[in-house]
Amino acid sequence: MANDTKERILAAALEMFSQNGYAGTNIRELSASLGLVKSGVYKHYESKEAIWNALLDQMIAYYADHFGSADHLPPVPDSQEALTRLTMQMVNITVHDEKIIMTRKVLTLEQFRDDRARELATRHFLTGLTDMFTHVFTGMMDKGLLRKDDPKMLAFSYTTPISALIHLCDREPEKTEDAIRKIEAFSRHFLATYGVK
Amino acid sequence: MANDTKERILAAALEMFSQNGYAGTNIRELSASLGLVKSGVYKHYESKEAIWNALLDQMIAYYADHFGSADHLPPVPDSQEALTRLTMQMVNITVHDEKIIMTRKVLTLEQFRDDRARELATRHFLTGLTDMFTHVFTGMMDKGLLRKDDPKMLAFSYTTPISALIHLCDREPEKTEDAIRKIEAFSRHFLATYGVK
DNA sequence: TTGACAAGTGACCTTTCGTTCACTATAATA
DNA sequence: TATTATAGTGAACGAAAGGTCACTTGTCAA
Repeated sequence: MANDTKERILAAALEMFSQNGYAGTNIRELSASLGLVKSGVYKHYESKEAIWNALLDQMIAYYADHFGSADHLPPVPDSQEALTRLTMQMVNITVHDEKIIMTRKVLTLEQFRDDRARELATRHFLTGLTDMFTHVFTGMMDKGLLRKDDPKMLAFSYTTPISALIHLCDREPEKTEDAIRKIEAFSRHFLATYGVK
Repeated sequence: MANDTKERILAAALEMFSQNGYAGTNIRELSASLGLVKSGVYKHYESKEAIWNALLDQMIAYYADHFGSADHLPPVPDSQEALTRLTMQMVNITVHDEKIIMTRKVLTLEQFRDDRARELATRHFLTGLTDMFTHVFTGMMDKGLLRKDDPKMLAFSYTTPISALIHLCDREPEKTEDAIRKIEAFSRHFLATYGVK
């Protein structure tokens, strides 16, 4: 029953850091949100910074587990419609899962202060998605679904606009539905341009 | 000679807020960076929050002055090469001008906390650029330089990848030159796709 | 049953924060 | 010249921050 608290602290930290940033978060509030008193937290982590580092460790490990290796690459869609389906499925998870949202916000807020956050932010927001869709597009070109072109460039052109709208959802959650529709429209437009008829 | 300090405080605030965020900035350091003592700042602003609000006022006014009206729309390029030139010129300013960089960073750091920062961030990072290039692309389609297509969708597809690389420059300045090259490559690829030969 | 240990408490410490205020120096105004 | 407003100083204040510590409680192994 004990070690559970250690993880609950990290969950609370993710929530508070994502809302108020590292500097804007204090241990009193964090503890209170768990029904403990300040000093209780220090039984599990030796400092605020230790909590931060443990949270980052967890985020980095989570990313490695879920997106790190080639095992986790999505299946290559076997139709143009399937690319849009795959995209919308990923987008729907990413803009509705509270934990993923909070992770993005934390990386956004701390990317200039912490080197590991900086690095993870770049992977999370840019290179990870590009790499994943480079694989997807390479496969689709092989299947003759996509015009022959530089798959890396296409992946970059495909993922960054989607990423921009995901950031919009984080910033203005009330625009989420609208953003999702725009992503779908963009996906179809992309296929109208690069898809093989 | 007096009122000058008021503006110097804002400049210092922009610098510190962009590095450490609002919560991570303290008045002592801010004053010291101007060669004053803490209480001197309070002769010009009644609180830390007042400094923040004045800075946002300035940022909003600056944005309105420089990008707000139709007067400031760029000229429609009269060749495909001219679009790339226009793009690179804008990009070079935006990733090398310290004040613009700091403005973006502040908006990035405070977008979840302050409603006006939230709003300006969306305009700055997304809608402003899209609107501007919607105009550019509409004009280029009229001139027969660009394939007839939805100019808003093209503007969105063109500006958001560039924006993603600008954010990368803010996060990892040592990658700036590389990012600039990628933007140019992207611009040419975009024209290879949508340009009329 | 006892001992040991992990988890949590509450009082306390030090530092730093934002802010105030009585005061000084300076430069413009009447 | 006398006055007054402005810019800046330095000491002080209360609140809030991160962190420590002696102590209690509950659980499990010996």
